[in-house]
Amino acid sequence: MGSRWGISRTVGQIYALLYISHVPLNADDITHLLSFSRSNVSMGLKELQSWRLLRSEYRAGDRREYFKTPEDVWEIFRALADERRRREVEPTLSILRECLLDPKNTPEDEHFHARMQGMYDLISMANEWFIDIQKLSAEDLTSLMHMGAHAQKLLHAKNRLLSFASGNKDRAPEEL
Amino acid sequence: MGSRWGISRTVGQIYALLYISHVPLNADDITHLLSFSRSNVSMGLKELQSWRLLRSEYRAGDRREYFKTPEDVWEIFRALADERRRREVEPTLSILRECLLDPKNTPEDEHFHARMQGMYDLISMANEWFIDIQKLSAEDLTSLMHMGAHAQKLLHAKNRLLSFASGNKDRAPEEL
DNA sequence: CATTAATTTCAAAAATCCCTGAAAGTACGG
DNA sequence: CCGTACTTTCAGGGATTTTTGAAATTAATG
Repeated sequence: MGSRWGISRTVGQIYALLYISHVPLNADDITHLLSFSRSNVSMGLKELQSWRLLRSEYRAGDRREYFKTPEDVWEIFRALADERRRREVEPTLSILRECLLDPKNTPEDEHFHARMQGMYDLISMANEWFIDIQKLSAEDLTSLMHMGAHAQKLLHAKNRLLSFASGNKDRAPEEL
Repeated sequence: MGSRWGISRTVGQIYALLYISHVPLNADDITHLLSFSRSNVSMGLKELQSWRLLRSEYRAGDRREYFKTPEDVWEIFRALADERRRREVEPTLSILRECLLDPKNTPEDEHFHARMQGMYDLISMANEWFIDIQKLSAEDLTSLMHMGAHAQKLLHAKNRLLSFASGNKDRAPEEL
């Protein structure tokens, strides 16, 4: 699965092992269980840590570090998504912002600008939405997602109401 | 950007070109503009079509096919995400479902089962949420996303109300 | 501070992915 | 049907990514 989550196959396997293991593991355990080279495991663990996906602990009389994943899947997903947001989405937005500053002289420039603006608006909106959503607990998230499509009905009802009553269509939906 | 959207660098460049071009292009145009081999462009276009990311048109007296992207970024994102959902998420869910059917005899099995269940629940919820969300227009989406965090407040208010009034905490939030 | 256990680095090997050009395929007009 | 104009396929080679083992580094212990 991990291959599409921005993480290589091996790193994904290491994480999967830690995720299903009922007990924290050290690097040697992983080396033996997955038959990777010791250094490969070391690299993998380091990368997972850079994504803030691991918890670790030490034991009395044992120098080795023992790793485990957070219990809650939503916490795992949140950490991964937030890291990607910061590493990939934010830089993309910066570049798009730069593009938007370019002078637009020709009709081609206008078109280019419009396209960049459209992309910027969508990504930026999704980005901010995720920052908001991230603060939610797993339970709140569940409620909110189940609400998802139904909230839309409210929206429609309200829009019909507003456009009927007056030209005032610009009030924020959260006033509902 | 595209490299993390499940699409190779070259294919991403082709799409970017079509996206910013103010006029539809044929395969030869792309070959010349990007200096790729003709066959590479052909493969790329084919892949983009398999992701349903292209619109194309023919012109009178010209056998060549002219390509463009949809105008609306949300439509593009929706197509991409839906295709990934079908190609990657649904199969993942099937595999997880199979894992959940395995007999659980030992405490380790129990733990494994719990982990798979946690993962299944999250992915399945997100999957269904997206199916719902996909039906929205760009405008509705915008409203909904801006609502995002605020909706949570409603949720909290309601939960407090319900737990105060009675033990009936199981009513769906959409009844709000 | 020397010893030893554990970890990390890094350059080279192995594996994988991607692009190319030649050849085959397709479809249209005459 | 043939020629023409375009498109697609695919094996080979090149580029990139991933893995490895040897050597360097770090850290705890007597």
